[in-house]
Amino acid sequence: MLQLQAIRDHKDEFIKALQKRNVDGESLLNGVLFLDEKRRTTQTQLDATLAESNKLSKEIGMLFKSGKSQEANVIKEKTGSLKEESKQLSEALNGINEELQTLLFQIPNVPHNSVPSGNTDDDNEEIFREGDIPKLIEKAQPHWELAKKHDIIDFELGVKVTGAGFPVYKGKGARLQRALISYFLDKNAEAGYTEIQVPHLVNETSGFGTGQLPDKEGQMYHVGEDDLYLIPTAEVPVTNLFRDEIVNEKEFPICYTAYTPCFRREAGSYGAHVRGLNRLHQFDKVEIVRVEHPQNSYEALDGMVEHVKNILRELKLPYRILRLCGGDLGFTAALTYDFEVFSTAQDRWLEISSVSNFETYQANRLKLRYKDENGKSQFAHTLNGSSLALPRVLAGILENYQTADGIQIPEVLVPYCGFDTI
RNA sequence: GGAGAAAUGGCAGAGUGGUCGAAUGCGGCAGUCUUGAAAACUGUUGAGGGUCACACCUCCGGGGGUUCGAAUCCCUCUUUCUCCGCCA
Repeated sequence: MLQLQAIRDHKDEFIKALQKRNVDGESLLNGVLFLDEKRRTTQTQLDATLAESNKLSKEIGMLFKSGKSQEANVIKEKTGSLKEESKQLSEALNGINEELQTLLFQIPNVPHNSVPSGNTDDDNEEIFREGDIPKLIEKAQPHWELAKKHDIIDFELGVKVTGAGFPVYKGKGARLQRALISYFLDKNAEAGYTEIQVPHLVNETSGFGTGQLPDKEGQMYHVGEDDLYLIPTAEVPVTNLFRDEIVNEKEFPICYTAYTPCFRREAGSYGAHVRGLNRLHQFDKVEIVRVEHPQNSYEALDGMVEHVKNILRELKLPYRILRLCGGDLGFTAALTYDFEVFSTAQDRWLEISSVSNFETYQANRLKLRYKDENGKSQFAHTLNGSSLALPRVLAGILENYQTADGIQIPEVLVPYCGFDTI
């Protein structure tokens, strides 16, 4: 959520930046400013009424104490109209606040200066590419064929137990999953991220805190009976740890890493692009989350990008980094870098990580603050990234590492797996 | 799941209808003393709105009610604790 003060101060810049998302910032922000103005005048009127009525109440109290109950009763009669007035004003104020809130929830984050304008993922800007695309054997297969051949992932079995998009990993496949999780967590811990385990269901307030609600309501599984949501990413529970907190400036940088399964309804997805591991309803991911001082957040973002690069280098997977264009940028992000691994057998790039700076957008919703040097509360910056999402990494490994003698395991994973070939 | 008790500032903990945003202690911050630190002493220290700055307003788990006036009384929800039941 954008800050009112920031909108007041930077309206024109914001409108221009929002154009990169093809969002009509002008009418939205003008609407906000109009309501904000209305809110303040109403609030002022209400405050004055309450002040008057507080004053009278105190007088009544004193009069009763000194035994002048008759005079007290005279004043008492005056309070009736004040009460009525304040009731009306506070109802009006509540209405305005609700309207303002609803409007603010509709406005996405303001893109960072470096974000290119554009509508679709075709307009994303490739900023980096590394790793050799392997020359595959004659009869190279996509990962879903390989998974079947080696009996390491059973998609049909998942369909029987749950439905499409819930695969069952078997034998070496399951072990490789576990190896990847451990390896990623170890790498993140090594880089200074504290490992934590968090709930896989969150309440509605948490959904609002990180911005999944109300924007992506339909993308999350909802447990109606208990009004809880299955997490679409560890970002939600981990970032919400800091909801309603005022952290000490000295604690920065705050760095956490967590492994969780992620649940996404993926309503509307279909076709060849969702085959195999490409798009699932349940998948595993190791996430990194940072809470930063606003001055350092972009440096931190760069650090996270370097960190993910290192992991992909160690895995020896060919990858590229994209800077997302305005149209492809998530609702809450100011700047996002996507990592994609080249899946040779499918001849396409697969997104395996998304690293973003949310600036104060989430912090404002979360009321996540720190004290600046003047002792004033300021919103912190939040960031997160996948480090990494498992299924497509697995797809990349299976496809790129296939040989005539089976699938090789990347060297760094062998100690975690206990085998070097599938 | 059943019965009872409770929820107050970073923490502990007073406060049962009026001047209480709230005693006191701990912690934090600043200072005195000290070569430095500790101890001791002094001061300061919740959040949000509003204002150029004050004034002023709101907040004592959430929501609603009674009252001129609510941390305090009533209703309701949530959470925690104790006992019982069940259980990985």
